[in-house]
Amino acid sequence: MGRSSKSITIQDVARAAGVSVSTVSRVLNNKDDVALDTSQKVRSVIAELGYASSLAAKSLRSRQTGVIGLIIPDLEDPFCIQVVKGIHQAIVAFNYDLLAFTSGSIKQHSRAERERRYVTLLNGSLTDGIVVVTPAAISFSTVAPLAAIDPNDHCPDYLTVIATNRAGARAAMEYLLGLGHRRIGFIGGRPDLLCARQRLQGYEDALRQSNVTPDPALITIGNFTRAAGRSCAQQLLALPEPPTAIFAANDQSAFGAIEAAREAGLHVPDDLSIVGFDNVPEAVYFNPPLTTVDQFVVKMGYVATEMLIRAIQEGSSESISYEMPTQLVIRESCRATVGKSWNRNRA
Amino acid sequence: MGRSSKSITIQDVARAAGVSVSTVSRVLNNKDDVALDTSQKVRSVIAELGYASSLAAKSLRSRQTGVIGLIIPDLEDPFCIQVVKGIHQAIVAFNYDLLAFTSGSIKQHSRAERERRYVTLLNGSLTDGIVVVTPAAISFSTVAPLAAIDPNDHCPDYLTVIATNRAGARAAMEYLLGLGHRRIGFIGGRPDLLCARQRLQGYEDALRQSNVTPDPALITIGNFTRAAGRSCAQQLLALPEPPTAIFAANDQSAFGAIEAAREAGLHVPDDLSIVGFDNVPEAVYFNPPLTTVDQFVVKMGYVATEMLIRAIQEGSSESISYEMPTQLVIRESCRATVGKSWNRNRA
DNA sequence: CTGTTAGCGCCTTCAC
DNA sequence: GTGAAGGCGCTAACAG
Repeated sequence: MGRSSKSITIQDVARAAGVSVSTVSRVLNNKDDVALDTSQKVRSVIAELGYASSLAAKSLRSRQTGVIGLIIPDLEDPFCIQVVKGIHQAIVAFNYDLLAFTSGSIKQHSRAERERRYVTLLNGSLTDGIVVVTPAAISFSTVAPLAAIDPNDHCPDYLTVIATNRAGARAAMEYLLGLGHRRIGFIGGRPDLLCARQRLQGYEDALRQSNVTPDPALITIGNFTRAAGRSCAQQLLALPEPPTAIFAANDQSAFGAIEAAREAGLHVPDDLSIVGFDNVPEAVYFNPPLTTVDQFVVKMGYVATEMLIRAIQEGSSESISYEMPTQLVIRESCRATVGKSWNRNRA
Repeated sequence: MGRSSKSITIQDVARAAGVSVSTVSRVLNNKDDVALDTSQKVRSVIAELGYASSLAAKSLRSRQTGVIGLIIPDLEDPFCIQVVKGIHQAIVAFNYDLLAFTSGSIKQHSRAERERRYVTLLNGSLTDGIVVVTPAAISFSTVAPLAAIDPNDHCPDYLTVIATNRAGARAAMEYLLGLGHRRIGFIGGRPDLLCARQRLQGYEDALRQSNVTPDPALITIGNFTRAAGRSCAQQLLALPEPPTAIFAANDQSAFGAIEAAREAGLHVPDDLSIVGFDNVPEAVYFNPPLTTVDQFVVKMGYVATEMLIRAIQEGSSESISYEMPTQLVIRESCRATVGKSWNRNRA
């Protein structure tokens, strides 16, 4: 075994089986016009030689590769990991293969360029369709269907899946307001991301609805990282009149905020309530377990992939946009505000 | 913009620029024998049309694609995520692209088959070299260089990177023994994995070295998952004479063991000491922070990729095996055994 | 410097 | 049922 010096091709199989390449091609693609014994002979030779057709050559000629392309910013980010999980489930369920490219960290900027490059790389070959996670670009040149998960802007030309971020944020805020909080800090995500803007809108919606005038000092801008969440929270807690609760636009930021609170000698939830967004698995194990808004990320991945595969199989090219409902998950990072404020400035 | 009906090819560019396809190909590959103005003309047309060459076609013809293939069991597994992080760093550092296939969950069995299939799929085309993470198969038919990370068996034909599992396990055990523990339980990984077997060897080495006769009842077999770790720990704790410490063959198992201890009313580390293996990021945040053996997984990914790229560029095909040193990281999940045993059966 | 020619490995007509 | 020929998009000779 080991490394053979030359890769074996369909020609080798044909020669070994004593048939022509087209016959081998036929059994490879399960055509029904092949004699049973010929087919078996070829199959056994294939098995013996350990032959598998080259994706490159196959995709060059035929538009059916059975592989879905995935372009994803970052494989370490918890959000991405969850999405991939869902995508993978769908891939297995529909018997496709998954081929993934990383477009560079979510935070990184020159990403749109890489994305475009990869889409074109796969363009009309290699893959039957492409899933792009949190695309920075909004338009791609592609022949194959394309599904965008959590796009950074509305992109009407493709299949899209995005959570009801605004409604979800509103729900989180209503919970906090219902607990009696009035000074509620906000730790935002990057404003160039659609989901981040929508969550800020939800934050403002809820305040307005409860007749609380938004205080600009309470609105900070993070970047969805733990570190940024920490420094935003520090900034909020250093305010002359600090918030009694913080709504962070994602769980990572919320974790950072909890860290910051602890460092400031504050106890969560007794001294400060915190709500996140995403419901990443760590939220359960965190200390304290984090109250957060679930956006069913795994399902987002699944649904997007399923939509894509249907589009491929039906040859349709309509652009559906699926809105994934969100749900508030109450755990232990929030408390009602009955006379807690005097407690704030110990340290 | 949006989705164009037909993907544009090098022919389109040639026609639009008024040159031949080979000229376009030359500027595409930065050949230096092209007139400056011709080159600029072509480049501007390329930019205008948003053209990018098809990986499939290119790789079919030339053996230089600038992309590294990655075959990885599972993108959710913390170990894999870490490895990918290192691989990604190397990819960026050496200016390659990364194309990843998932071969199916680490636990899953029919994986070797998928692995082989993917290797052959990429075989001699698409990628300049392949990294396989925890390969189940030990031999592949490939023309291009191949690097195996944490192989499930010795594979002398390829580049390999594996941690010094045995020494690492011994170090963990020596620490526990030094703390006074004598009844130390072991939660193993799947015995078909080389690293799991090596860690068990390290466990036994250390006991022998300290003249403690290994008790078979203390050795359980998990599968590197949290759930298995939990049930193995339950089994150990239910023993007539339960262990005072547990060495788990990976961090996930250790987390499961801590859960089980807590459920049994035991406090870690006061009632039970636990050591893991891997040093995944969660180990720091866990309650209690986990003492574990770092195997520098990120670096394993980096080193493997670097070795692979060097092999590609130098055209060499020697099979180096790199042993990644391990290091014990002491945190808060262990305690010395001074008169703690009467404490064991409260609940 | 640039165009022409010949394939890379495979699938798809079209004959037989 | 099966084989022979043509071409997918591209690069690597070879001419000019």
